[in-house]
Amino acid sequence: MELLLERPVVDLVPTLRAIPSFETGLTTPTPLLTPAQRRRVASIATKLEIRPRSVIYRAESPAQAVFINGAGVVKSVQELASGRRRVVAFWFARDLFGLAEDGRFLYTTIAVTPVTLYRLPVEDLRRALLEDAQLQFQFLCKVTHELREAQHQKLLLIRKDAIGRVAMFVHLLEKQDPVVAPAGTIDLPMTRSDVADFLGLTLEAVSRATSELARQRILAIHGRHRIQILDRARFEALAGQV
Amino acid sequence: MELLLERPVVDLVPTLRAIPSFETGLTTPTPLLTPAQRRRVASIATKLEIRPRSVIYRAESPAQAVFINGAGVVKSVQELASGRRRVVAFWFARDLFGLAEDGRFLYTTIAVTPVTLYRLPVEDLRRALLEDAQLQFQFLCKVTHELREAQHQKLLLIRKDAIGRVAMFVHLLEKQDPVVAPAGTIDLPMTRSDVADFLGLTLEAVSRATSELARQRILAIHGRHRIQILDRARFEALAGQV
DNA sequence: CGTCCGTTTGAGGATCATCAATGTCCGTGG
DNA sequence: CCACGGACATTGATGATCCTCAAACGGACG
Repeated sequence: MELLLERPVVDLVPTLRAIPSFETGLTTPTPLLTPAQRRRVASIATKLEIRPRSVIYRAESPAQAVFINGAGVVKSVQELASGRRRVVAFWFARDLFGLAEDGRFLYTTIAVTPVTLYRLPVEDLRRALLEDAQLQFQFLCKVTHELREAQHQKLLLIRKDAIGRVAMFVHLLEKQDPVVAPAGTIDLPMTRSDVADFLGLTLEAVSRATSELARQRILAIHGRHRIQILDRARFEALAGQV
Repeated sequence: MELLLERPVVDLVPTLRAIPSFETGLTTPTPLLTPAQRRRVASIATKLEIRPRSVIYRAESPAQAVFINGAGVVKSVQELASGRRRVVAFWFARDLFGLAEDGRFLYTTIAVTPVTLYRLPVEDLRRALLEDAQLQFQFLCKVTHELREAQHQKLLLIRKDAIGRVAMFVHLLEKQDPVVAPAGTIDLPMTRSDVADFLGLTLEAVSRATSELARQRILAIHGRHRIQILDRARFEALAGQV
């Protein structure tokens, strides 16, 4: 735990930049944070380095902070009575997470890869947002963006066919991380089990779907955590809602 | 279209009241709107009365306003190339809707029942939110609440069994409208087709599932738009994530 | 009272879950 | 550096569930 200094604050900027408009089309583009706002966020943020598979917080525990993902991948999971597990969401760089209700976190949240986090105590954040409406507007835009993503993912989950779901998941990953290597190479940091729990499929179904996509020369599978899009047209056709 | 006067403004208050905390547990309860804030919202709102099956806005059209649902049920749908249709969300009383991207609405949105709407031009709303951080905080809470709902519904859609999905949908309806008649009687304003398009099932599957629930004496079906929960325990067991 | 739309019910086929066995990657320790 | 162990992943066979196609039923409205 180290206090955010002036340098790392820059890392926070992308979090709140280039965010699509609020609930709707604002004619003026959302402005960047001012230096003063950056300092404000930095002053309440604590930087954390988390190791893979570490628990960031548990469901039902008191929710005293929200988090901004600086780097790496995080998952929020729900444990079911039947012993099954569901991945509610993956959180990528620049995502804001820490959803709670009645003062308690909703879903146990775990690092998938090595992760850099910024921890924002809610009381401090609340004060900052109420004192700086422009800053609050950035957060409003961010939450709205996550709402849009969640709605989109609902559409993804309506599909019942395994191949379509997997294709849309890959598509989702590709959007998340434009920092990919040449020509549609996509990093897939999570396990097949995680993918299955996110898509509502079994591990076997995910495996069969990816194999089928490879067999059809739509994707190439390089090891476990790296895939490549070979046939962009057919891939888009699958990922685009049928 | 009539301008909101002082009286109807009271209708808006519940919209922004009793909203669970921001992203997490704030120790202080979210305060109500002040009279001045109510006037502020009222001054930019236009009240609309919409007839069933009327289109409120179309996907891709310029998004110049967001809407608060004052009464009735609204659905946002996505038309697919295959001719199929998916219901992205139902919007109930006090919901905020009008999700857009790059200045254009994402989903065609249609009244299911007779609906009372408050139309808030985004530029006016933006100005109001930036000038009144407390008011903006109410909206932030509301959007966060809708994010929470969307996440929860993602979990609903991960289930593949028809009976479970239908049970969870009924559960969702029950939560939405606590203004129900005696003993678990629930109003079901939308058609079976709408339910199917929301749940990612076929109309037949929804019909079979409801029939099965009735056969097992878990629900009673009174006509097309009214159902009753007979066996609360078994109903909750089904609706609770398996 | 009749039509139309929404709904229910039925039979056959496709897809995914389940159970089971085998294969592969990766980190650990010798 | 190599060998080993365990977790992760692939592949196969069987059964359950839902989708598709099809027909009959019922309520709402003119």
